[in-house]
Amino acid sequence: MNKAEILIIDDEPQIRKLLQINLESNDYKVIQASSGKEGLILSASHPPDLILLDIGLPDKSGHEILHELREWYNKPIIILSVQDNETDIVSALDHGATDYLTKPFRTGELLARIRSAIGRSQNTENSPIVSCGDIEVDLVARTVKRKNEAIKLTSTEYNLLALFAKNEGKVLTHQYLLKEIWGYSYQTETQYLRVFVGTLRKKIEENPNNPQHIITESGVGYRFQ
Amino acid sequence: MNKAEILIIDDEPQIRKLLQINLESNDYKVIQASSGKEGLILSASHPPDLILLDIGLPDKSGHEILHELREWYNKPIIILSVQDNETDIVSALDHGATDYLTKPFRTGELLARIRSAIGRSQNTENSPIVSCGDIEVDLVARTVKRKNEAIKLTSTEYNLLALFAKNEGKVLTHQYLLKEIWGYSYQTETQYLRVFVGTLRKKIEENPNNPQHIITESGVGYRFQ
DNA sequence: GGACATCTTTACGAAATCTTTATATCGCAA
DNA sequence: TTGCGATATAAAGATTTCGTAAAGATGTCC
Repeated sequence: MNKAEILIIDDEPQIRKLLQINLESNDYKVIQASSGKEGLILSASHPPDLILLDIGLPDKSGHEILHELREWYNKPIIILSVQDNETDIVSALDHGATDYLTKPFRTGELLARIRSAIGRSQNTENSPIVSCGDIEVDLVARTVKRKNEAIKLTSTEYNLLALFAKNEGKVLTHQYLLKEIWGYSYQTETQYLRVFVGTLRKKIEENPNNPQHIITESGVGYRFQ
Repeated sequence: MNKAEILIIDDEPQIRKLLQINLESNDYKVIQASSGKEGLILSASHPPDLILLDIGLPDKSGHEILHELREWYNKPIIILSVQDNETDIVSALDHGATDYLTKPFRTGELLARIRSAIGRSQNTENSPIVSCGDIEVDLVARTVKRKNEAIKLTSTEYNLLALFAKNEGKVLTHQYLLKEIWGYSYQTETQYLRVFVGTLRKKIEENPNNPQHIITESGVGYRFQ
């Protein structure tokens, strides 16, 4: 797992230092900008996972920076401010700030709010796909593709294939397969397996009479490759 | 346009009243619970779009309620508390609270944080319009078009379709769909789904007998494509 | 209070899936 | 080659799950 990168945009060196120490000791990678302009450039050249933005910058107002960032940046932006001013807070939040903390802030709270924001922003979009040759199993979407074409499987067929895919290359015994898919009390029903392996082969193998993916290990079980 | 629903869980009637007035005048629908237990029941029987949870409840601690809610509820939960205690804040945020405000809070700020939280949870990613073939779902306006013609859907039909549209290509289980649309305590009412999928198909499919968008995955759920 | 839209529930035929049985095939050793 | 155990295939039941219509219940708006 890569470290999450956090960009600090703040003109006060002491604050930056303080944040840097705290963040780095919590396993974040820290990038710093001392002005709004620099912050915009840095974030554009290498978008961080989260931005800590001081609202009171000398060159441009933090609100402007926030506005410009939000034209393209959609990960969390947490505002830090000496202003405990409701108008400011409301404006910042309504312009896309993820959170707003007033200085002096408690570092524990800041860290928790950072964790919360990053956790939320991690889009679960791209799902883990187990692929094996021309077969792709999407374990989240619960779909199967062969040569990029969707294949329709019944629930049990899918469960079986997913189990194979998760154990690519390993020999899975009859007992084990039956126990996992049908349950503990079905461990002797090897005929079920023969039937379902048969239908699976028809659906995913180029030539079902000469299977390349689901290999029979006679007397033991099956192996997926 | 449907009002967003907010559930208030707080034992102090004055606070509930204050929140109710403020929220309703900002066009939210308000539901109230005076205890944690009641809050859990209400949210399970009809999931609100956001929960305001007082951490200092008499029956169960707010932390417990938060924990129980988060086992299934994944929309925003904003904590309200008289405690300005860092340990409390960190714990709440780390256990899934979306935000944490200390009483007395400023109503303008609370409203802004509510807007922010609901906006974010709507998962409108980049474009507020999800399109899929000839179907277009506008998640902001809550409208649906087919071949550029507006389609009239009831609230529940829309909620279901929007949920499908946000998860294009993924198989959504009966359980999940029921939990999201009707609430945690409806997870076994699969007949609801059959009825509503039926009416949806009549409205959005070219040929409802041969659906191209809402595909049934027998024994598991449905998939939108 | 009544008309209307919407949601919930029930009933039943249709479709999909699973289970079982029967028969065919394969690999291997005597 | 023949016989045996293990495997594969096909197809007929059996069962579960789905889809649809329609009646009843509920809520909402004037």
